[in-house]
Amino acid sequence: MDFQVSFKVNDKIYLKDPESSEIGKQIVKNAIDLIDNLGFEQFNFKKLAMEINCTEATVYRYFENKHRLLLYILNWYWCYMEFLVMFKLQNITDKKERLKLVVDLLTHELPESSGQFDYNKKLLNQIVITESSKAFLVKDVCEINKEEVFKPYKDLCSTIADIIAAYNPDYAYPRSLSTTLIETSHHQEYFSVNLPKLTDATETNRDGFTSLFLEDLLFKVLK
Amino acid sequence: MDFQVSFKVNDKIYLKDPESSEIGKQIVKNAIDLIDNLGFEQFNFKKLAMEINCTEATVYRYFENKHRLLLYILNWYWCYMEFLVMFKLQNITDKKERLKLVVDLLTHELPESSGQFDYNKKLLNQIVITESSKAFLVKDVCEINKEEVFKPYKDLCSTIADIIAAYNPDYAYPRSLSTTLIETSHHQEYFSVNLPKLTDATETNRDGFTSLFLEDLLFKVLK
DNA sequence: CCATTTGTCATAGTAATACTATCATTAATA
DNA sequence: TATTAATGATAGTATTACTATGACAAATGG
Repeated sequence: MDFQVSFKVNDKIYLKDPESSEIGKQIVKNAIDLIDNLGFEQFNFKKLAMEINCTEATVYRYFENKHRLLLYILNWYWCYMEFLVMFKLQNITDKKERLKLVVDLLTHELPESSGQFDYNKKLLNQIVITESSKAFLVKDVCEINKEEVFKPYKDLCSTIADIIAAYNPDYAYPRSLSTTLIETSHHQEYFSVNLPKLTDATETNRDGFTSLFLEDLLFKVLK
Repeated sequence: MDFQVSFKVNDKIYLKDPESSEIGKQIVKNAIDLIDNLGFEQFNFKKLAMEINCTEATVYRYFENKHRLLLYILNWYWCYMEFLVMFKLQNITDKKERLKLVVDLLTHELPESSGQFDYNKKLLNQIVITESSKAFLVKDVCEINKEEVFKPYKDLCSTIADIIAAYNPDYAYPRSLSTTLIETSHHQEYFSVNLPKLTDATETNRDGFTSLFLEDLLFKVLK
């Protein structure tokens, strides 16, 4: 793919659109590096500001707090993932093949696009695996949900649920299976690297393990 | 069950055994209430100390930090869950029935025991659903893993994996399926309450939904 | 029964975090 | 050229996450 893709992320997530300025882009770009590097708990706006040689106050002008910044990054990812699903499946008619491609997309790193100001996809993937559940496992989930900050996730879930339902219209739980696919792809990937005893991954089969496990599970569940 | 169960949690998790004193027990008991009430991010030792009318310093003598306290609570839960699995399955020989009981235990509230100093099982369950992944999705997971703080989780995973393998010895991913069952039981329960569009739960079938979804999935995967 | 230890309280203090506020300067725009 | 917007520089506050110390009370051990 040699064209630039961009998404308009829900404008309630930010105070000032980071896409609207160079420093805004730097904030998001470097946040991805830094969150991956430090983990979300150790990450803060002071460290981020130092990294891009601006002041803490400037970062706060774009995002209310670090949780909102994480939401922004995840929204971007969820939008991008849905785009990729749509894009890769557009000319595939075989329903089994379509599902296989979904699993592939969920379990492999995002394709690195050529755009110069694009985010580091490898790190973005790591963040999604390790930090994404921290976006919704919060006390105020219901309030922030009203601001539609999870819409891209729900849309992705819907899209995959539709592909599931197309393959087997009789299956009763396409949405739950969809989120299970997404969440399990994160967990199994994380476990296979960090807590391998919680998986069947071994040193030799770790690469591609999650993909094999999920594909097997998916097609057995859908008969 | 009318007897008291207690577990010796890995002693690297605490500085001073909370089971060894009245105030120690109060710390854990009230921590469960408070974490459920405030969420783990808003919970801290100052608020906990106020709740039980002791000083912050006293709490710090039992636990290095709030993450360790969460680990202690989760270790207790994982041990208890494994005990329950062992206990409930002891005289059941039918392998399908054994798996059904496992799903039941994972998707229903813990039985409230009669012991007076026991923890609030309803809240404990909520904490496991909402906060458990925060115990391992941390930057230093590899270091703390060396201290065996996840052993009870791994043991539970193993136990369930064995039950899976007994039902279908040919299935290639018993451990991954085991953790998927555990983690998915948390996610689906959380989603069905807080982000229902991510599931197939409806207002009428929410109760027992996770159980139905998981049982269906499990037996299809294991043929 | 006295000496010692242990546990807790009370208090204090530090460094970092998570912001908020203000004013000056610079850059963009009308 | 005047106005507005964006950022920098600086300061300050409340909270968090601890650490340290000395006093006191209860338990324990010889």
